[in-house]
Amino acid sequence: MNEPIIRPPGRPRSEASRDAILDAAYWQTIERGYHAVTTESIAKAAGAGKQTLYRWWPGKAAIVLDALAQKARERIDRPMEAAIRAGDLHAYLRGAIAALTTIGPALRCLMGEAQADPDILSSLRGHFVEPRCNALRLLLEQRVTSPTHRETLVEAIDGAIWRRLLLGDRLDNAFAAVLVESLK
Amino acid sequence: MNEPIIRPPGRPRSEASRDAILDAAYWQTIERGYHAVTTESIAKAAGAGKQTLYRWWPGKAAIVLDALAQKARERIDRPMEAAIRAGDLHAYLRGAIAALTTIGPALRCLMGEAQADPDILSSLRGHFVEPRCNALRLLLEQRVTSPTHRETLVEAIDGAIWRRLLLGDRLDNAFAAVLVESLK
Amino acid sequence: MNEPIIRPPGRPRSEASRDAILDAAYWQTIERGYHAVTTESIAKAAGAGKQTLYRWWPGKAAIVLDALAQKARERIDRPMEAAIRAGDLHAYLRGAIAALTTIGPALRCLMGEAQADPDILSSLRGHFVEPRCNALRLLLEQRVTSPTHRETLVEAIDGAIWRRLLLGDRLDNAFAAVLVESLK
Amino acid sequence: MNEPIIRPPGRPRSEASRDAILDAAYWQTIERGYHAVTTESIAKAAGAGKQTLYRWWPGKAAIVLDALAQKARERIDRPMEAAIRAGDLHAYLRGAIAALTTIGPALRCLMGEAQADPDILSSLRGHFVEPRCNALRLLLEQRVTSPTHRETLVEAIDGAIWRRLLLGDRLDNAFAAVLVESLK
DNA sequence: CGCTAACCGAGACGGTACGTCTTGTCTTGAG
DNA sequence: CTCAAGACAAGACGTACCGTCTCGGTTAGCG
Repeated sequence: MNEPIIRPPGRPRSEASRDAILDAAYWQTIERGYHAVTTESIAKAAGAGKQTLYRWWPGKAAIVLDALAQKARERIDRPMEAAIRAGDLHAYLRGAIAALTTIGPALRCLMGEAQADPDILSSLRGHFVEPRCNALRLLLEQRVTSPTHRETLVEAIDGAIWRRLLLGDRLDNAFAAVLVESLK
Repeated sequence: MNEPIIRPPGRPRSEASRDAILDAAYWQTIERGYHAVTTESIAKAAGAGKQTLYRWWPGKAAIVLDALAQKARERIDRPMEAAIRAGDLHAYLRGAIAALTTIGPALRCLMGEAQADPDILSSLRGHFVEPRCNALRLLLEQRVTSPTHRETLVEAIDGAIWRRLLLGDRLDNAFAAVLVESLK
Repeated sequence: MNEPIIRPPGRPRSEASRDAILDAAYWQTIERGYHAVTTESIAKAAGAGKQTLYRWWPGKAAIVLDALAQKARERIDRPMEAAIRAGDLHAYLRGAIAALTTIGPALRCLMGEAQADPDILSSLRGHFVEPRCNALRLLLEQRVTSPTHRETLVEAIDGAIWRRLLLGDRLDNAFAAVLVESLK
Repeated sequence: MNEPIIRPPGRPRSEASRDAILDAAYWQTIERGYHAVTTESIAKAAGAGKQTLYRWWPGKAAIVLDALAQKARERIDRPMEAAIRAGDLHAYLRGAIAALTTIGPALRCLMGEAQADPDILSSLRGHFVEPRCNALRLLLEQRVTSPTHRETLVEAIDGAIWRRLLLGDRLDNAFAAVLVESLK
């Protein structure tokens, strides 16, 4: 029952560095846009060496994706759990849509990177597609009885959101309302 | 009454070069992926000088987008007109979905470029979003009477297609069938 | 009257580590060349931590120089003492020249490092220049009576040897014979 | 009788860039020392792109060597021709020795680089060893009749100069005088 | 015996330079 | 004025090595 956590030899990884890198990556992406962010600028802002980035991530895309995913976990998924437990689809959609306004542009670019890198794609799915689909599936459970129909609805709602995001169309409460309305 | 077509002075633009560039851009994008294509590789393959590319297009993204759009017009929009005139939604969706398998990956990347360049975004909309939406709007005219509901449906169907494309999910006849089924 | 060797507190320096480091530095330098040797590769081969290198030497150049100097003492200076005592200039030159074939390339590199680091330069002088000059001075004592002329001869002979070494020219017995011949 | 100089197609190499690069490389090497010079700092100072350096030279060592060789041709070999034609060994040595004070430290480093790169070594020979040896050979022609003895003397004088250079010893007129004196 | 001090291996860290790659512009002669 | 060819400035990329720092663990003398 005791903890068998044995530390490997050598200097342990610096969590401070990890956090500083992800933080710098997040804010630079939000403020300057994905293309203007550089591995070097991240390293500089984080007070880290460039090699430290490449030791733990395969490249810029992975770092930014990780940074966005962490913030999404903290700020989006956590607060959204209440809406999911309450079964309030409208509230959930409002929240989910609002959350996308900041990270949307970066997600578009990561979609592009994902074409050439399957790891990026699967990470993108795991962090930014499946969580919302799972939530929608849960929230539609009572309203839609047929599983296949429900799945199609999930895809349609999730797809409509992604589409607006990628095309730069308005993502506001009105859009959330329209989506809910169309289900009646 | 004679033809008022006066030629500007100097050597006229070479249509052969234009076609060779678009052709090279198209095939390299399909075969190697957007990121592996470079302005230099396009110029080389087209037997063109790099300056000729930049004389007529603002950059790589615009060239590839133009190349994809041209092929799409030739191979997709043209054959699809029959389905639209016949009002056959199912046939239209089958065709539209099939057409995306080749150019899909490149469109993802262009989505990324579009974040930093509004011209790319509007070109992307004009060539690859609005045509399909217009077709869907027409095809849903009889089935769905409410204009707002119809618009939401268009967004949902178009969004579901984009979503599968961007996530690399299967885009096949079964998916077209599911979409049609869900409208009943 | 007892030994005043007072040990400092703490764990004493490991002679085994010191020897392993110098040995690894020597052989890697001989076999791969100075530039291909890394502080990390030395540490690895010696089964030592990198900090142990930097605790006792100021950097890579100093380690390699130390390693070469130690081997030179063991294999060159010691056996050469016989020739010096016997006053046999020809035998001494043959031995001195033969000894350079292995460590020559590394000495060239250390010459480069010495530009930026005076400590390296003075160490280089002390280990690889002055011993030979002292020996030559001794061996020329009877042949050349004028001290200034003798000094110039020492510089000329030592310089000719260094020159061939640095230029990668042949350093063989014929060269030793030519040098002796020119003194008659 | 007409000039058959046909230009290859494309933009010709910019002599301005070439000169600016060599100039920047020369002065930075003299003022900061070889190790402190960077391909990037050369490019920056020359107003050139880094790729332009690597298009025409294989690396930093080759650039610096070329820069030093060019200056040596301009400032050393040219003015020295008078002394050679006049057969004035003493004047030649004074000039040759004076010229080394500036570029000496850099040559030491290039000697080090030459270990790993035969091209650098042969370039070093061609620009900085053979010219002086040829001059010495010429100047000793009358004084020393035996060809083998003359060759040994050339090596000894050249070697003594190199030796002082590499060891950072004084290279002044007194040294030139001593060398001449020892030949009598 | 425990305590303190300096050592040891391992390996992550910040930093710097390298050489490659791509973009978009500029400069030739030819058409 | 356009075209092919290709050199140019700019600057991001990912790699390699350097010398430092941080762990857990070891080995001595001293109390």
